[in-house]
Amino acid sequence: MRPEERLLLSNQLCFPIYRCARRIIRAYAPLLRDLGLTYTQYIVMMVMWERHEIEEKELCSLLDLDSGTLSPLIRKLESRKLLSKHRLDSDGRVLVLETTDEGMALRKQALSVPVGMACAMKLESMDEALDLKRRVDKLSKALSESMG
Amino acid sequence: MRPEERLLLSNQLCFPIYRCARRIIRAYAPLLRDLGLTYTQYIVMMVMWERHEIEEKELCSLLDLDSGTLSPLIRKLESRKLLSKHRLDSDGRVLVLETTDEGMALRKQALSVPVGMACAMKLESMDEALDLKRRVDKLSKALSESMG
DNA sequence: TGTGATTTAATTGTATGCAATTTAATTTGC
DNA sequence: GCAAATTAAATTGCATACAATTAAATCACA
Repeated sequence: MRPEERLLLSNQLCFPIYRCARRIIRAYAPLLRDLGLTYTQYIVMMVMWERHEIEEKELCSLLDLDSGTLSPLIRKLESRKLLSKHRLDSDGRVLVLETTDEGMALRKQALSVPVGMACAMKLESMDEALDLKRRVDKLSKALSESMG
Repeated sequence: MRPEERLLLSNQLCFPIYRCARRIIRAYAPLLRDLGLTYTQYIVMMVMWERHEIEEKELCSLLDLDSGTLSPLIRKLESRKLLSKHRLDSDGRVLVLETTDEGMALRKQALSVPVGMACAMKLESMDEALDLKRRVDKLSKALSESMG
């Protein structure tokens, strides 16, 4: 391919992924509206439902988001009483997040969200989803490694 | 899969795509720094390099971004004199964007960007890229259709 | 043991995204 | 012809993302 052709929007791989990610977030919005969550808040709660207790540092690492993004978001979830915060006695730097009962209760309401998304995505089979996930993860890993 | 399992981060398809998109934008950042462009500004310029002249409405549609995002961004590119704006004589609502000479000159500098990204993505073959693109586009289209 | 380096969060500043609203121009129906 | 509906951008308000900086706590080690 000529260098100029590589600058055509139609020859991009990154743009479709970027567009798909935005469409995913848009598709989640109506499903999450009932829960009063945004997509980013939802994936944080997803971790909180699974782990009940987690250090902010590990949450940042799991979601690949930094404290600049998560600090204010955690404050909002705390003010909604979906989680609580405390510092480790043994190390005052470490912030521990804990899922509240109210936070766990929200999980029941969230059970319908994956169903709604599966419908919106119109995937033909579990294999199709797993294969796409594998390919995306491979690219994601390569990008992550090349960034140091 | 049990409903609860569908709420595990590790069982998500959407999260990896969302994470990949963010890593893509992060990987572009150092390559675009020399050009003084962000990723979103870069894809706008990509269209401007190809089309020279385009209505804002069509640009919104091509990039799947709305005027709330593009209006301020276009203002910035205009203030950098990479493009110019004028309204249609025949219809004062329509904003037409035109690539300036300075905007076209930036294209030369941008020729190395796709090379840098190809390197960061470590793709094994053109086929691998095309296949991923096709699968992502299929999901993207399904989401778009289910949104109306 | 004291101090410089390191680690963890929070904060700051800039740039998106996008829903909802507003503004201005045009088109439609009658 | 003209009021109502429609269309295209711009604006507003809110929620991320993220680089860079700051602040606080701990660690390393001479």
